[in-house]
Amino acid sequence: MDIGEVARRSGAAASALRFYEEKGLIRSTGRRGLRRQYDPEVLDQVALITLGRSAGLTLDEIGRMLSVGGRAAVDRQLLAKRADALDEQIRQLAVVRDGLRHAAACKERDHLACPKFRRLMGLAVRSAVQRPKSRGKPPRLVP
Amino acid sequence: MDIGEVARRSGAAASALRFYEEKGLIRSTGRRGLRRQYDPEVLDQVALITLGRSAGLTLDEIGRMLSVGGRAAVDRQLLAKRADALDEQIRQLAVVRDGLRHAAACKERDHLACPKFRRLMGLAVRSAVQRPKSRGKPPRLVP
DNA sequence: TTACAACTTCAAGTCGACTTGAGGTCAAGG
DNA sequence: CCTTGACCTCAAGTCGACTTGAAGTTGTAA
Repeated sequence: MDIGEVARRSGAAASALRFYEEKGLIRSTGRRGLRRQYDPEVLDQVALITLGRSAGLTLDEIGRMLSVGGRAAVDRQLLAKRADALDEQIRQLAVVRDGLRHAAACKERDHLACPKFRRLMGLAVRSAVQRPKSRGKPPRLVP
Repeated sequence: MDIGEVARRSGAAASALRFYEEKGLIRSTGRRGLRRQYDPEVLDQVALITLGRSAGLTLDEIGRMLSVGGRAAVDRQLLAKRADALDEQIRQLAVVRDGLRHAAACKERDHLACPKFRRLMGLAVRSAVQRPKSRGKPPRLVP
C-alpha cells in the first residue's frame, strides 16, 4: 500500500506516518520508485499508536511497548510494571475527574469555599506535584 | 508573601507564578521594593489552576473561570465535558493496561496475531477466511 | 557596611508531535 | 509523450506552558 492509502484507512496523516516511521514505530516494506510501501499489518500498529496517544501516552512510551515483541521474561516483568504504572495514572486521573464532577454539580457559590471541593482539589494537587510534568501537546481527545 | 513562599506552599515554580500573573490568572497585591507580594488566597487560586491543568484544561480556559470577580466563576458545562473526556481517557488507558497485562502473560510471539489481544485492543478481526464461521451472536464490530 | 540570597526583567530556549512549504521525482492514465 | 497528482526530502514553523540564563536590584543578617 502507498502511504496515502494507509493514511486514509488509519485516519492518521501521511506526514504523521512518515514521522512514526522515522521514530521507528512502524516500518515500510520497501519502496516503489520513491514511494514507501506498507503491509496491511501496519494498520494495526497505527491503530495501537492512536489508541496509546489518545490515552495520553508519549510516542516514546508507545514505541517501547511496541518493541517488546516476544522477548525474554525480563520483558514480561517490564510489561507488568508498565501496566501497574498505568493503574496509578488511572487512579490519579480519576481523582481529578471526581473533583471536576463535583465542581460541576456543587451549589456553593464560591467553589473555593466548599470543603468537599477543597479536599478533592488538595488531592489532585498533591498527586499532580509528584507526577512527572508532561510537556508538549496534550493527548489528542477523542470527541 | 514573597513569590518564593507561594512557590513553596503551592508547589508551583516561581517562574510559573510570574507567568500566571502575566496572563492575568493571579494577582499580586503590590510590591515590596521590586518584589511581588501575594495574599494567602492566591494559594487557593493556584491550587485551582493546578487542578485544572492536570485535568487537561488550558490556562485560557482556567483563566476564564477565575476572572470574574474574586470568586471562581466556574463553567459547569465545561467542567462536566472535561470530566467526560477524562472518563474516556481513563477508558483508553485501561484498554492499554489490559493489553499490556495480557501481553505479559501470553505466549504468543506476535501479540498482534493473538486473537485475545486483538479483541482487547478493539482491533478489527483479521482474515475471517481462516476462522470457522461462528453461529449465534455475531461479534460486535468496533467501527 | 558588606555579603548574599532572593528577588527582578527580558529574551530566548525547550519539549512533543506534528504540520507546512519549497522544490523535486515519478508512475500511470489519456 | 505529456500531464497530473501523489509521492519524496529537508528545513523551518507551530502550539502551550513553562524554563533558563544573563544581567541587574534589594532586603536582611552578620
